[in-house]
Amino acid sequence: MTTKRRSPGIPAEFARRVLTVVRRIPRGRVATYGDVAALAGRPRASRAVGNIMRNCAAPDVPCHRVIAAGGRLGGYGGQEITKRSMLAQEGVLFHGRRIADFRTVRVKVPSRRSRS
DNA sequence: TGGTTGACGGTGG
DNA sequence: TCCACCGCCAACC
Repeated sequence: MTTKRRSPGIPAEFARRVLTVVRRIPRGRVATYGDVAALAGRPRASRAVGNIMRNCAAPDVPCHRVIAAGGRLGGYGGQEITKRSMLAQEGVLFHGRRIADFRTVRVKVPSRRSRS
């Protein structure tokens, strides 16, 4: 099992939240590590999200829908071309190494500044 | 217990 | 537009 958490009962739950958030990303959409982190409750834990994604041992988690900021592919298990292809199959258009309509396919994240 | 790593984010040059 | 530096957070050794 990949359940080798060092801190039982602590932020280990954060990892679970991250996986849940990623799992909620609809097909044809993408989210940045920062977005996932924010949705998980830690808008500054983008790096931690990357580490969790690295573990990404759950087939239910479309880790390929998680990209870096600016619409860049970011990293992946090996070739970014793979990640790009998977997204392309979902309808995500690319413009070179970046997503063409990044702002369109990006999941909506409630900004704490956007308060009526 | 403490330090290093890493699929990042943002700013500056 | 691209590269480099610094900052933040969780997991691993």
